[in-house]
Amino acid sequence: MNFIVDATIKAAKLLYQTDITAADVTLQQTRKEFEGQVTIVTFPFVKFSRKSPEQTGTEIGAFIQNEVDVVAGFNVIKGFLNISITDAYWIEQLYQEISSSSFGTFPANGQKVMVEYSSPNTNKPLHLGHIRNNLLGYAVAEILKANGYDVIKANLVNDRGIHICKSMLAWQKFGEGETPESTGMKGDHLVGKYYVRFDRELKAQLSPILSAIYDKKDFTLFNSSEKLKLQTHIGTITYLEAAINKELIVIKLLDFSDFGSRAQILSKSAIDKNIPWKSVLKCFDDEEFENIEEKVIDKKKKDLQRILKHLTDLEEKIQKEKDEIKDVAQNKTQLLIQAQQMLEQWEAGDTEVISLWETMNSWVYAGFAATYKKLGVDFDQYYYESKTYLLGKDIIEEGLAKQVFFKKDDGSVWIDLAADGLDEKLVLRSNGTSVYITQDLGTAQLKYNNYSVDKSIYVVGNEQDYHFKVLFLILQKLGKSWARGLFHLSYGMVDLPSGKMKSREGTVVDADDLMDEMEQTAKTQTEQLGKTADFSEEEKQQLYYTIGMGALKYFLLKVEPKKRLLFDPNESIDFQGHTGPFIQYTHARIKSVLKRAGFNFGAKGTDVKELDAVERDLILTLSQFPEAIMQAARDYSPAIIANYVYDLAKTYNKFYQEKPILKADDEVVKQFRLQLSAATAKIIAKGMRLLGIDVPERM
RNA sequence: GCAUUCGUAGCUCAAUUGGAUAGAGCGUCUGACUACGGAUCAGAAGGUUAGGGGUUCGACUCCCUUCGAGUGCACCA
Repeated sequence: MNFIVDATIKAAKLLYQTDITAADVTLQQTRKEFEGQVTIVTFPFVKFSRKSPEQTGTEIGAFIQNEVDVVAGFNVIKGFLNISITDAYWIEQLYQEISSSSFGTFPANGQKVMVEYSSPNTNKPLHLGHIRNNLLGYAVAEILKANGYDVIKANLVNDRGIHICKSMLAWQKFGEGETPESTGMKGDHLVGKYYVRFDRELKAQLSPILSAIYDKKDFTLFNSSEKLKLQTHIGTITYLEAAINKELIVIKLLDFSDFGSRAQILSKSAIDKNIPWKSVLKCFDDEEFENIEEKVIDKKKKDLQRILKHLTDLEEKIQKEKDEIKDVAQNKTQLLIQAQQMLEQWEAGDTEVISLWETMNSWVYAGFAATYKKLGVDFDQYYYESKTYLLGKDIIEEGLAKQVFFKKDDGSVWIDLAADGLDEKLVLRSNGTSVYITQDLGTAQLKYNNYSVDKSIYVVGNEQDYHFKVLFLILQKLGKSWARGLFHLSYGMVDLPSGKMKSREGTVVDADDLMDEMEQTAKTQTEQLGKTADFSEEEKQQLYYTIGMGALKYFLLKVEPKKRLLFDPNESIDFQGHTGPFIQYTHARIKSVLKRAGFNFGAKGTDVKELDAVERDLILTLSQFPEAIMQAARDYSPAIIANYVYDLAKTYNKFYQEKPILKADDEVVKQFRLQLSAATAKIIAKGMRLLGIDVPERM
């Protein structure tokens, strides 16, 4: 629609002697209830036209109609100038632009971009959170490719550290030589099993230490600074408990009967400290509230929450203190000491440890490879943290020389980001070893050295927002020219109704399990519809996989990345409505019609002169595909593509329902509608491919 | 406590980046030629965009503030 913008600029110059740029012209699609396809917002022009928005719109409209021959007419409603483009133009668009094979892919722009995603730890299998990460990363890479970038997909594997040592140690102690072969388990699951085992054993070793601290006030295991720390935390807990007791005096006088009989019982047991106050809030789940209006319950809930807020806050603070104590105490367990030793041995290059590490990692990699394959994602470049964790020290030297960093008396190196609203941040330990951010500084440099990329995208969860903010800021302060091209694609966590997923506690939705379940659901649904009678067994399996993964992928990608996602394992992912299978179905149906017609794509030329509203809408929607691709790349948001494709499928279905294709009265009209259908199927397939979703020919 | 993200129909999500009467799906209710493929289509009901202020021709969108939810604030990674 550039010609409309150009004409508007010309209109401003000739009618009002004012120079404006393309950015000053707000173009949007005309709302369905008005006539026309393109709308110019005229309010901004009033300043220099010195006329009412309506009059300005009328004048510009008349000018544009006169200037551009494909403009058939216009109308002005309030400050909105709606322009109608001729049907001939839209038909031309369909045949020339939309149907061309290059539609929706931009020519190479000469820029390189690296997309780092997945980045798993090698001590446990992938879960739903990783799936979101992988799909986002893959889709963003595909979208950038379509925009003309040269894309490198990278995976920074976190293959070293205390977490792997935990799995290794547990396997060594309790594994009895189990292997993926001997157990028939996928390697990553086997290693994950021992990670969970470690945690269980650790808890067992921890409890006598904790009881020594709490019950006997026995600190013999700890050195003086640890002892001081523990005593401080215990002091705080005592203080918080006193605060609770004080609060209880008031609470005891309250009558909870307002909130039902369940609340009375629960509050009594909370007063006796048998249950936490937090669980008193669950009293509304009781059946006595079944017949009461939700609004009333909501109000009561809020009232109760307010009354108990002090207590629940205090409880939370106590929990935090206890966690701190646990952290200190844990370091005295035999298991954790051994795991630490193992890490040191690894760093020292101990052959036995290294060999165990290599073996267990190889199990995990085989498992990951299977999961990645099923998920349909891949990588061009692997980085391993075991190789990069020592990087970054030369950057520290560079920073010190440039006086971006400073050294404290104990030898540790810091950067002061107070001027940027952040804190002081450690970049090198006093013993000269790297911290997390040191490695990341080094790895960023390495990536640039390897590929001289113009942009580098990190697909990492939003819990690391602060880390990346600091990382990028440091690189900018060091004067790295490429630091401007760094971007943290931060996405929200995937939560379960019960809260956060924690692999140690077993509250995770496993990636492999979930994919299998989706396939199974697809099978059940398809069999119910009974449309696959003539499919071979292999075709069926392929179809269930395509549909199941389509549902899952679409479900995760249609939501804006930064929003957190709630996944309820008890509610299966839909196959109807705003879903992947809906779009896949639309594609399959078009293919079926085309096949019946024996349609030959690319056969040119018809004499259709006029379009019906639904046909025009469809061409209009199709023509917006490149814009959606650009926008998706600019915002790094596959959700834009997902919503566009849905909109397209929906628009097509409306057309399909209203207009006969094979039974069209006229052969010319029939050919035209076939062309329109074929173009739609192609764009749907292309759009879905950008999301990593395949569309079946039949389903 | 400080920082940061989010809050839109009962539920899950949109809203062309500051534009018109805030749109879809699920769920509920009502319809669609003996299906060009019904995993579809048409219609109804459902909203004080968490509350309050401000900026302006115009605010879901920007600013301030209150409330609520998440996350981060280690010489861990």
